[in-house]
Amino acid sequence: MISLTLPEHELDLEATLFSGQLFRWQRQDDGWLTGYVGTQRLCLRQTESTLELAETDEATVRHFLRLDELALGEQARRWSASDPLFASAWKRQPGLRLLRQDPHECFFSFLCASVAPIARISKMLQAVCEEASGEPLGPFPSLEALLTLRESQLRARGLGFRAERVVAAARKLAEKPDGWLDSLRGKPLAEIESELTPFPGIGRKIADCIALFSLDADAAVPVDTHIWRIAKTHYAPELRDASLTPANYERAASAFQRKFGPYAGWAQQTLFYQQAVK
DNA sequence: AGTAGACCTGTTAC
DNA sequence: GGTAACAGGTCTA
Repeated sequence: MISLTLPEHELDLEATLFSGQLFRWQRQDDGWLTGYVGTQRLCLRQTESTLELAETDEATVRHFLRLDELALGEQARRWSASDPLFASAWKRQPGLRLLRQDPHECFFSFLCASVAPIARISKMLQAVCEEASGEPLGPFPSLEALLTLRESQLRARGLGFRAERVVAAARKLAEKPDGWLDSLRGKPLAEIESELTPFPGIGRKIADCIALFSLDADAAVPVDTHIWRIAKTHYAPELRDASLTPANYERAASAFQRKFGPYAGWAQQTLFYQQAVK
């Protein structure tokens, strides 16, 4: 087993893993948290500023948690100094990081996430895994396995209108060259959005979730119902009486990006957490 | 360019 | 105990 010591407020593992970025991590009874990145199983536990790893190597964990890419504590101090709303959200929940997820799982996770509470999203994804691979809690099924799924089968498992989208999106993804989704990592956000929104069921909000949570697009701000409300009341008051049209989506996201800069997506997650999860 | 409704379903609030 | 509103939206007319 490996232990890492982290600076204070650099990471709150529990809050990070259950903040609505990903939906299939499990709490074990002995305090360990387990999940998958691609086919690799991770086993993590945090006590104060110590992070313990089991069944996995340090490099994988650092890559997944993005520990060497952003000194979040320092960044949060600067954001707090310039924005009272962020300051209060961070004070209540410091250490909320963004993760580098497997784009394949992230793609299908947020495809299922339309107007569903986090608990239901978890259930739907567990059902997808069980139907595709027989293992509800195992690694996320490969595209090949997902291609065997039928809409009727997924509807029977509670996916609702998302069932058709999952089946159709998997088929469309299969037409792309191998590794296509991974190849979007690091591309400009606008390019990622224009590559993903042609998929059935993926509009701008879900494209931004996939970009932010798995493709390193740190400035992406997925404007959902909560972030829209925060934007209207705090960062773009001129939108107070507006509705969330595509043009206003852009204005809201831009307001966050002006306020928080190239890591606006990270700030967004802490604000989202206060509104939607906590 | 912006608005209105439909779309699945489990949970929570009266 | 039934009913309505809501949930990390997208698509079509």
